[in-house]
Amino acid sequence: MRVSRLMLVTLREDPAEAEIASHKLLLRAGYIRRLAPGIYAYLPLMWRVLRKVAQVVREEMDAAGALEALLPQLQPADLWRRSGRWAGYTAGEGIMFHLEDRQGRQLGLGPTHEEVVTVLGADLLRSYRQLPVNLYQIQTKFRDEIRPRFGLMRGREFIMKDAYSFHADEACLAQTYAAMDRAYRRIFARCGLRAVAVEADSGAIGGSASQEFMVTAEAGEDLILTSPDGRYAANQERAESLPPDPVLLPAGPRSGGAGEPLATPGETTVEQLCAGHGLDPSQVVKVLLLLARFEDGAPQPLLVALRGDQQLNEVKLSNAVTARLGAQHGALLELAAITAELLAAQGLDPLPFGYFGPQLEDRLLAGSRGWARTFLRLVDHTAADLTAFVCGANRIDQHLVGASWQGLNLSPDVVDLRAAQPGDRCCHDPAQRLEATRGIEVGHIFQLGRKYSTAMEACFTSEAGSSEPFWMGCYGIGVSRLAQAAVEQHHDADGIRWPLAIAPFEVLVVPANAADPVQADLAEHLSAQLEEAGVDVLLDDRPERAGVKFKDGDLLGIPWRVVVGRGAAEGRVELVQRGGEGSRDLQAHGLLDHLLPRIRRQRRGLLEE
RNA sequence: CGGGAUGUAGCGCAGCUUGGUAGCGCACUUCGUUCGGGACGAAGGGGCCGCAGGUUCGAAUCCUGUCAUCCCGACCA
Repeated sequence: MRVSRLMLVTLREDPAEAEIASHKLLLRAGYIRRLAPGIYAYLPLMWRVLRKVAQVVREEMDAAGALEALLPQLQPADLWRRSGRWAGYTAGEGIMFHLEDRQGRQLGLGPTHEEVVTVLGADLLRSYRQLPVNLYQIQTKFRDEIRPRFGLMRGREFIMKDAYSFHADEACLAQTYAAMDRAYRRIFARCGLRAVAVEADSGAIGGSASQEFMVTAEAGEDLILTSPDGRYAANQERAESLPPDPVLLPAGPRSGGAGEPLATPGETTVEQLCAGHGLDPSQVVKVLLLLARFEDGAPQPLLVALRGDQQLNEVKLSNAVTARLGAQHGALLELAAITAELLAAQGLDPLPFGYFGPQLEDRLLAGSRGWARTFLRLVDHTAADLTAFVCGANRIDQHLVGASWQGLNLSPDVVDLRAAQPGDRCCHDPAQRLEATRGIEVGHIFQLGRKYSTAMEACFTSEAGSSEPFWMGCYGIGVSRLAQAAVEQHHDADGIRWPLAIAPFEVLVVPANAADPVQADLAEHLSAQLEEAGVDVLLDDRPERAGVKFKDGDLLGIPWRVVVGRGAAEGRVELVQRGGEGSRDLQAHGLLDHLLPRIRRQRRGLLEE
């Protein structure tokens, strides 16, 4: 390929629309163009990268025994109603683009394919003898993201590899899940990415075990917590840790009972309360009032208690709420703080904001127009473990000191709701402390269990002759996101430094002075020779000055550059590695022998021998 | 959806405070000189100043509304 024929437009300045390095570089180097928020054109260079990533994915999936297919992107609403996800995915903050056809039938544009694949499985897989099966595709996904961001990092249209496996039993699912884990590690290594596997929340996809693969990068959207010994790594929304020990409350006259009143005028925050009375935040039980909205059923008021020095992890809370009420009310759509306005809209009396205690009574909800009439009460371990604490008295300007759960006549529903923090002691070894890293989620594998197969009545005949729902797993890789994550991890002040395995071209041949026929001829000859040897070569045949071509070459990030310059007449060329040190003079006739073994090695990325 | 910012040539920006009919750099076209790290000179093409309404003799500039984009939070590969 020749640069003059590549439709290449590079920009000297950073486009204003881009914030992070990889996004700026992909725009500047002419890899992508934005059409609308979260919607990008992959220009020829980008498409070459994406095809290379896809090919690595394909090879590893095939090697792991998966079957490639291509499933419909237009998906009937009925299918999604059967799995119970239509409302959750289209209403409110749902992310599915949906439309009607000329007959008025509702359709969704596939954000994921569990429904489609489950009915296919049910249709085709009748017997345990056909199992296990692992079906995958590499395809554009559509998601109406609440906030598209950072170019290809979070697009509304993006390329994803998604795979779905079917099994007769849980052990078989676990085997395929482990095989996918291995395949994923190989994929990221082959693509030249440093990725870490972390425990993850299953989110809207559901199911039991799930693991994310994170490309470590400062610009990552996720916070990862890891132990120094490498034995623990988790997304912060999932991570567990040991909380700091609380400062014990000095025993008072009624310590451990219902608590002594304490006048705390104007002290509505834990900080103010502690500052005013010489307390430690770990001696306080703080109470948060939230409202959970479901697919159907009345909004549910929540009363959540945590130790004063701890932060709420909303993901854990959502999971706890769903576990308790999801079966009756369907998907949890939203969690929001209860405000004075919301109370007024329900016709309820104002509540003493800033002075809540866990003993807040249900009768305060009795007059509500549409809400459930009792609180769902959840208490984090840190709060439940306190034998005596300070909490709000549920009266303005008053707290209680020395209260206890028994003393308040409460029996807490104890769950883990606290957000683990960097610096916390690890559960597996209290001597280790969690460290924070930022990451870009490029892959996620799930053991779905029988969630979808049960909902959609997708069954097979077991060895014993009974009809049973499939055990299922699903496995995703954000192909386009991975490509940008690679840039985020591999760039410098001059531009991109593609890992060779996914670079659009492996070698860039630059005649320093294209007007010199000797240089031009030799450059042409070397390009042809490399191409003949199966190397992806780009020849910069533009009549530009050498400096321009070098700058563009660095920006584009092609791993090897062959400069055909002053030495051309003597048959000498220069070999430069992008981001490497210095250059090497070679005889042109020896170039292939020198370069080929190196390229072959680099095509394996970070994969160990 | 809430909070913040910005809309002027393909890209990056100035001009707006104090209204007088649009400018700089890059990119593009032509010519000349140059030619190993984004050259120089000359000539040129390209703008409904986001859109609508208002104020005014006159609006990129002032007022009102509206739309769009980007950033921060809830979503996820």
